[in-house]
Amino acid sequence: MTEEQAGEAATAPVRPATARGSRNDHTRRHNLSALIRAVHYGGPLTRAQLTRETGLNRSTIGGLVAELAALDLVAEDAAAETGGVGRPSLIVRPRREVVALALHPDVDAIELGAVAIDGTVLARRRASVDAPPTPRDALAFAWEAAREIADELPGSRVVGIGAAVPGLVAIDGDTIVDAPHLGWRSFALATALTDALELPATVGNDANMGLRAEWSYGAARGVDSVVYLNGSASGIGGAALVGGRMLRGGRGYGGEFGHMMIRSDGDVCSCGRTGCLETELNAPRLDAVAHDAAELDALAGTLATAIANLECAFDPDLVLLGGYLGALYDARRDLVTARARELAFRPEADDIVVARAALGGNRLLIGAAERAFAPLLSDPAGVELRPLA
Amino acid sequence: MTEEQAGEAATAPVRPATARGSRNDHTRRHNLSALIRAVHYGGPLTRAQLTRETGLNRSTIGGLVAELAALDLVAEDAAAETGGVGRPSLIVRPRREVVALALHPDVDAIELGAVAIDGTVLARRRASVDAPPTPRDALAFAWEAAREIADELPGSRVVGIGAAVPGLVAIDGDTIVDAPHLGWRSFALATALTDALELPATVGNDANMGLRAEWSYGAARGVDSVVYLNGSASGIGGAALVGGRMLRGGRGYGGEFGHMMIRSDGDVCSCGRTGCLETELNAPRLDAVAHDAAELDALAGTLATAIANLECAFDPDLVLLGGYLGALYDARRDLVTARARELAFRPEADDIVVARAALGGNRLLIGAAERAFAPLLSDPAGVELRPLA
DNA sequence: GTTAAAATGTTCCCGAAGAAAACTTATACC
DNA sequence: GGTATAAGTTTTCTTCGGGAACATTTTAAC
Repeated sequence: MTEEQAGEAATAPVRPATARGSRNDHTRRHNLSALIRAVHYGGPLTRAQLTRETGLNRSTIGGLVAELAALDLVAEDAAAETGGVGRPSLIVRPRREVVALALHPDVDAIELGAVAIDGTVLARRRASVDAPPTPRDALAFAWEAAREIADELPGSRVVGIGAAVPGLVAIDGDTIVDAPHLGWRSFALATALTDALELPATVGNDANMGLRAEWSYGAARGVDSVVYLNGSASGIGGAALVGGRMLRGGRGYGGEFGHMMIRSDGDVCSCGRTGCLETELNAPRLDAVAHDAAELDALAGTLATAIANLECAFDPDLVLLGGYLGALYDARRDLVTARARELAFRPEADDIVVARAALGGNRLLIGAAERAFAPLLSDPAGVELRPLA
Repeated sequence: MTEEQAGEAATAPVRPATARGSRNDHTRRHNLSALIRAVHYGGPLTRAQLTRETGLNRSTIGGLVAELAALDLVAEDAAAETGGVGRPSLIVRPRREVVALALHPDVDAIELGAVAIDGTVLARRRASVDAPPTPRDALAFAWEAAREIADELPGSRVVGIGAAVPGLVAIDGDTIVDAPHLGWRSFALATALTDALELPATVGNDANMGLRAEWSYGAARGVDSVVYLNGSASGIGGAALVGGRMLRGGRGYGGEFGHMMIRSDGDVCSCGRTGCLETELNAPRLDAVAHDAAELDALAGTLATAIANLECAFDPDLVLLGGYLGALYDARRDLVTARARELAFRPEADDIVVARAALGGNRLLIGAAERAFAPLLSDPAGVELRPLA
C-alpha cells in the first residue's frame, strides 16, 4: 500500500497484479505485518523506533504491539539502558519460541533445523548419506529429526516447514520438477511434508533460498537488486533479486544462470547443451587447476565474463558469490572485479560490486525458514501456529 | 496492499521496500487507483463489473466513481444495450480529454504525440531529420508540435510528457547517460522538457517504453513475465517484465540484452566488447543475407540462441520480438521457435512462447505516455492536470 | 533535593473509509 | 400489468488510525 511512488526503485510498478480493492482491515494487517517484519529483520527495536520507522502514531503503535504481544509473537521488555532524557521506550523483541523448520536434502547429507523468528538457528540435525537420498529417506529423516528437535525446544510453536532443494521447483512451491543430482523427478515434496509432519510446507530452489537468507541476514542485507551465483556439488545455482523481489519466472525456473551459455565453442554440458557456465567452471575443474596460477586466472576470467553478462541483463547493486565460486573469488578477488568491470557494458563500471556470501552452513536452513515464515510475516494475526511436539 | 499472497506470482515479495505503516486515507487512494487503472487498461466498464473485479461493495464503488467523475477523469453513460434482467449498470469510461504527451527523438526523426488516457493516439507530429537531432532540436520541435497539437485538441487537459530515448537513461528518469546513436551524453532531458513545456516530464529507455506499451495494449497484455527484444536502427534494445514490474536495475541500465555475449569468438562490437547479440545480428547483416536462405537460417539460429539464454535467466511467459527481430522471426517463425525450444535448458520447453510485437508505429508514443500517466494512475486525486494550451 | 524539560506510554474522542442493510429504480420475462 | 432480478442510492454501523490531553519516567539544571 505504500509502494506507489517507485521514483527510484529498481523496478517500477506498472499494473497491480490483481486490481483488488482494499477494505479497512487490510490496513491493520499491513501495519501488523510492517511491525513484525521490522523486528524480524531488524532485531529488538524500541516502540519509539517503530514509531519513527513506520510513521504511525505512537498510540497506534501501542495498539499494534499489544496485538502482536497477545498473539505471543513479540514480547516487551523494559529498556536496560536509557538512551537519553525522557521516559525510556519499551523494547519490542520477536519471541524465539516462534520457529520454523527447515529441511535441506542434498547429495551427501540431509539436514533439518529449527530457526527462530529472529533468524537464529536454534537446533539442527544432520545425517550424512552415502548415496543420494530418496524422497522417502528425506521424509523419514525429517520426521525423526523434528521429534528430536521438539524435545530439545519445549514450548516452541512452529509456523511451518520450508525445504531447499537443489533442482528445479515448480512455481507452486510444492512440486520438485527435476533435481538431477538427487535423482528426484515430479515429486510433490511440500504435500508429502505436510502429510508427514502435519505442518504447512513450502519448497524452493536452493539458490533462491540462499539468496533470500543472504538478503535477510547476510551480505545482501537490504540490497534490493542482487544477482547470486553459488557453486556446489550439484553445479552452479543462480538467483536474482529484482526490485526486492525474488525472480521466479512463469514456471519457477528463473535465475538458472548456471546454464547460460558462456562459451559458444565450449564443452558439452550434462544438460545436453554446450558452453554452459556450470560446465566451463565447475568444482572438479577448479580443483584440478588449484595449483596452476595461469589456469586459475582463466577460470576467474570465465567467472568475470559471466558477471559482466549478468550485469548487462540485471544492472544489480551487488553480485554475490557463494560456494566454490566464492572461494575462487577470494583467490582472485582483484582479477575478477577488474575483469568484470572491463567487460561490462554499462557506464560507471567502477560501481560494480562483487562480494562473497556471508552466511555459512546455516544459509539454506535460514533461507528455507524464511519461506516458511513468509505467511506469518504477511498476516501475523491470520496464521495459526502449532505447538512443536 | 493486496499483493500479500504471491502464491503463484512470478515474483515473491520479500521485504517491503520501505516498512512504512499505512494511514487510513491510503486505502482511499489505493481504491481510486484500482478503479482508474481498471478503465485505463480495460476500457469502459460497468459499475457492476468494477464491483466484481475489485471486490468492493457497490455503495463504495458508487462513491469512488463519483469522486473520479468529479475530477473529470471518467464519465458515466447509461448502458446502450442491457445484458440481461435487472437494472442496467452505468458504464464508466475514461475521458479522452485527459491526455499525456509523448516524445520520441531518434536518429532519423523526432516525433511528438498526444495519447488519451484510454490509450488512443489522438494527434501526432513528425519531423524527419538528416542528421541526428541535438537535444536543442528535440526541445524546439517538442515546443512547436505541442502548440499545434493543443490547437487540434481544444479542451484537453494534460498530465505530463514522457520521452522514449534510444540509449541509457538513469534511474532518476531524467538524465540521458549515453545515447550513442543520437550523440547525447549526460543530458537532463526531463528537466529541460519541464522547463520548456511547463509540464511534469519523465524519460525512459525506448525498449522499456516499448515493452510497457505492449504490456498495456499490445501483444503482452496482462502477461507479467515478459522478455522483449527490439531491433532498430540504433541496435537491439531489450527490456524485461519481472512479476509485472519493469526490470530496471540499480542504475536503470537493466535489460540491455543487445550487449549480452552470444558468441565468444564473435566480432568486435561498437561497445568495445566481442560477440554481442547486437553485433552478431544487426540490420545491415540481415539485409545483406535477405536472399540467402542458409545465411538467414543462421541468423535465425543466433536469435534462437539468445532466446534460449534469456529463457534460462528469466523463464518468461512470453518472448516478444519487435523491429527487425520481429521481421526475422516472421520470416523464420518455425525455425526460431523450434531451435529455441531445442536449446532451452528448462523442462516443458514446448511451453516457450515467442511472438511478434503487435503495436506498430504508435508503440513508443503509447509507452512514453504510459510513463507520464503513471502518477495519475497511482494517485488520481493527487495529481493536477494542466490545460493543454 | 527540587523543579523543569523531554520523551514516551495511555486514554479517550474524532473523522474517514468501507460494509451492510434497507430502499429505490430499471429491465426482462411471463 | 405483475413479478423476479440486478443494480443504484441512502442510511447506519464498525473499524482504523490520528490527535489531543494526561500520565509516567528519565535527565539536567539549579
